[in-house]
Amino acid sequence: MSPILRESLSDQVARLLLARIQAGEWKVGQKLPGETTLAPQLGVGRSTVREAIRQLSGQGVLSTRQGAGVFLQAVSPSVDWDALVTRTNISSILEARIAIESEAAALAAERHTRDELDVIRAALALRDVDRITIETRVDTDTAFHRSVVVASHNEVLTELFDTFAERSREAMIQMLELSGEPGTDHDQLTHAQIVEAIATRDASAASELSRAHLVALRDGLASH
Amino acid sequence: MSPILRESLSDQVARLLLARIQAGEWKVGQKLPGETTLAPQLGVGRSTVREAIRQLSGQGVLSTRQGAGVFLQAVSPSVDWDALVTRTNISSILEARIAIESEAAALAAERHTRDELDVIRAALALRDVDRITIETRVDTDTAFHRSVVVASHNEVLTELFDTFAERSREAMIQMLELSGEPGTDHDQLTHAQIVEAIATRDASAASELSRAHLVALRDGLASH
DNA sequence: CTAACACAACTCCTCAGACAAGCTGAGGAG
DNA sequence: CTCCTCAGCTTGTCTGAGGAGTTGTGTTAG
Repeated sequence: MSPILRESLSDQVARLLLARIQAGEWKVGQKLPGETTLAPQLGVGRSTVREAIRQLSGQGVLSTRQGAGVFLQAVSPSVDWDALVTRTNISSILEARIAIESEAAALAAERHTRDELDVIRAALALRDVDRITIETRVDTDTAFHRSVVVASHNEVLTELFDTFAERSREAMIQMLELSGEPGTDHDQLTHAQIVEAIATRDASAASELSRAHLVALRDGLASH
Repeated sequence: MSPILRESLSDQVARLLLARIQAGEWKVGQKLPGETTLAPQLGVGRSTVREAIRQLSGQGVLSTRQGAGVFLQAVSPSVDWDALVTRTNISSILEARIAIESEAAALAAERHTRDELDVIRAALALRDVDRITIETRVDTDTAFHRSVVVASHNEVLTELFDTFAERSREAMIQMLELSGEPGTDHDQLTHAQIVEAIATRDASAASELSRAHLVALRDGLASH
């Protein structure tokens, strides 16, 4: 009967519960009514409620303890970056990368260890060897940037980098394929300068070079 | 028998599946073996597998289509920022805020509209009126910072700000309670300077002022 | 009176079986 | 060749049953 109205019952229950949670019906840490209460109340089966609870527990909103009950763990689910990334333009994502990486480069200049510098230099050297396909070039490029972020000794920035690097990979590849072989040597030079700034513990230079590098990338991308 | 070894079967199945996914057993978009295949294969009931799949679907890793099957949607689950925030120190989070807000301030200086500037000024003015409790002060302070980020016209940065502002709120309150009324007037002055820089579209000044403001906060926090 | 124990009631966890609803591809009708 | 039908597969939902853990209550020993 319903033409295109396909949202599973458990999805609907999950949405309904999340709405009631965000409306403030329960406080964080508080116990929610159990599956045996919710199921007849909502007019669905127990397993349906259970699956909705599992879904929200996967999002970090609910947690269950056998014998005790269902408890509210957070009011808002962790942001769905995939959905956000697909609905915003690539420039916004690159601007987030600019923010993260320029700050991380400054911190890396101040905090890097000898070993981490070696890793960065190794990642830089890889690029000369491997320039077979565009994909591998993007990946080695990402590996270099990541090694810098790791040297910042900040786990939050590293996670942020991973979040956006993974999600901007395809867009980067597409761009390189369209714009046909841009200034690879120039990029390589900039990378070398960044390494130099980090090695000499020049935080502001490392930050500025990273920013300029990514800003150029963003502007090159926006023109296509 | 098992002393403190309580991980539900469906959690174990979810972990196992995620491990196999991250090991590259299936590619993104590909169809996974169905619940009727996995259940006997893993030696568990079908509903157990279903709940594990629901959990991963809540994390954005899997997606199910009735009649079709289970499909891989992403290799890595969305980061659990709550868990990350609780296991890292507050300095790391503030450094992430430094990265986000200093960049956002620069973009806000370039892109803000007249209306957004009014909103920022309103948020600034609020602080003079409301200095009742520490909590409300932190909240009005956050509201001011947020109005700046919103003016950057970058949804990704705004989401990032919300993610970390919400999760550093308690730490900020604790700090202010301990350090007993720090330079509120100085903060207010800095805020006013940030607004001035944005109003005159001085991106680098807005960025630098924001950075200095948050760096001072981080260092004040680290000393406690 | 206090503290330790026993237990009942409640909760979530897991399984099995049944049927509904949706998708897919093979095969036949035109 | 195109379109239709349909069998066989998949996930979705419900129900009943029993297992296991938690919590609070009441009892009992000291």
